[in-house]
Amino acid sequence: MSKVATRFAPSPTGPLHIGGVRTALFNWLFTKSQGGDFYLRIEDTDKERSKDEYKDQIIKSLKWIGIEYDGDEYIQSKKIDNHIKVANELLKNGYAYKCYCSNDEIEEQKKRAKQKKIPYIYNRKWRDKEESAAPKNIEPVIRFKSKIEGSTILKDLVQGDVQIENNTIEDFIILRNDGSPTYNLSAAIDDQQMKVTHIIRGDDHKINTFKQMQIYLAMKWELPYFAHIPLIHTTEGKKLSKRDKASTLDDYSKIGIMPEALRNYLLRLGWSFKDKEIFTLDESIKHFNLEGIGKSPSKLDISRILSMNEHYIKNISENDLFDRFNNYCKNYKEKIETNKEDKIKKSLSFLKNKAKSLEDIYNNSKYIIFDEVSFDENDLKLIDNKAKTIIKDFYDEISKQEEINKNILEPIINSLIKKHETNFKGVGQPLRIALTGSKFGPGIYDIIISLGKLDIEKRLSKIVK
RNA sequence: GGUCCCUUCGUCUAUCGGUUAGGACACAUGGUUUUCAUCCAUGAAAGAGGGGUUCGAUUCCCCUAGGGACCGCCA
Repeated sequence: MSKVATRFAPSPTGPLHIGGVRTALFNWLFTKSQGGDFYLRIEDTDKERSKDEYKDQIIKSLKWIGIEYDGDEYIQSKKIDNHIKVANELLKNGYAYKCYCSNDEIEEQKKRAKQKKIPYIYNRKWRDKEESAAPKNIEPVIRFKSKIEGSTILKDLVQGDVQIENNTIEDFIILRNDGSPTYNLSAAIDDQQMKVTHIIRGDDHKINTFKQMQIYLAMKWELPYFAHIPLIHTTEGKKLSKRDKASTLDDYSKIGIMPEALRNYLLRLGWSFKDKEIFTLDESIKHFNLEGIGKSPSKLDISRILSMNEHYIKNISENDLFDRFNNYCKNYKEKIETNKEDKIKKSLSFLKNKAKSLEDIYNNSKYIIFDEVSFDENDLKLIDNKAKTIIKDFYDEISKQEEINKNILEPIINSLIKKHETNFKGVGQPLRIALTGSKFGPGIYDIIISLGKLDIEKRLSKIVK
């Protein structure tokens, strides 16, 4: 077979969710590992439901996670003339036929099948009928003349050999009565036109494959390889759908998940390479293969995503992390003032140690980002009179200092503990609340040093009055 | 209901006939730490059930159970 080519073919009828992204990722990784081409095909033949905003969202999502497609995106609706041409050719060669059943007639059959609890399958009424028997007032649909005898084996690269009786595949419609092509026709033709060698997609398409294979065969085209990957399930064990919460990339981006973390997580969801958990981009490309894909569906686990994210937060450079964080704040929170940038940058070394997400960093650095500290009622109660005198003493000591560093701070704190006959918490907690408005956060030394003398005096003076 | 697929710790998974069934996340406990964390150590935690095949099955086969996907003039 020629140069490897794969494609990701979403329909722009809703936002791309994380399951689709994984499918795209697997296609892309496989292609890159084979030195092939990866294409994006927008399947927008459903005029009613296809929206440009979804197309844009799909492209944006792929870009965000670092998947690049070769060439321009292939817009399926621009190719329907060709699809119709092929349909007519199939018709001419006896692989398809016109079906004059009315909608009502079909609906009636479906209803009856449901009542009798037998599977509905189109009864092939017009398969061998003479054209002359056609009613005048009905625009026909074109159906593919599906095989009735025998069985077909799909040699699936993930699922192994899947055998199905041919008569379970109905004479599916390839051209609607308005003359427009349907999915199975368009997809098969475009895959062939684009010279796609490996079709890697969700296993919800498995039955479609048997239909599309027949089109390939009827047109005497060389069959591509197929690989059907198991779907991602929600925690409840159901197929991930566009309606699910936390399913789009933006849902993850806005809680501060970084693209490489999600990419790494998605890679390991349903695919493995020995015991390896962390994959750089190059390693993913190097090691990815179809053999490593499992056959059972896997569930989404947010705590693993978070922990993967934590790993990347701790392992990328602080400059890089700052840029991400800066961007994150701009997009989803409060833009960081230029004069705060340096303080944040310097504080990243300790901020990142307690963060699983960029949002965590944001929450822990609010005391730097905002000049005004907002207090929680209950926290404020913890600053009693004794605490106030401690803060006052601390304030006085700080005022005497030229600059503040750990060497200066340590003896001050220690002497306060001694003087007030308390422990570290007795000093640290009120100070923390006074300076940040929160009981939690970075170490108190880190807070004090990162704030600097001026800010400390400003904040403490409000408490001490 | 029909067709097809799946089934190892709670979760993601390793194992390609012989392992004390391994790792990661989460969880629990202890240590470090000045809160919360980080970090370190330790622990609990799995082959759905039943039959075969085999000297030996998590691994191969069958049945049962459970779960999932598909069953559109959607893609």
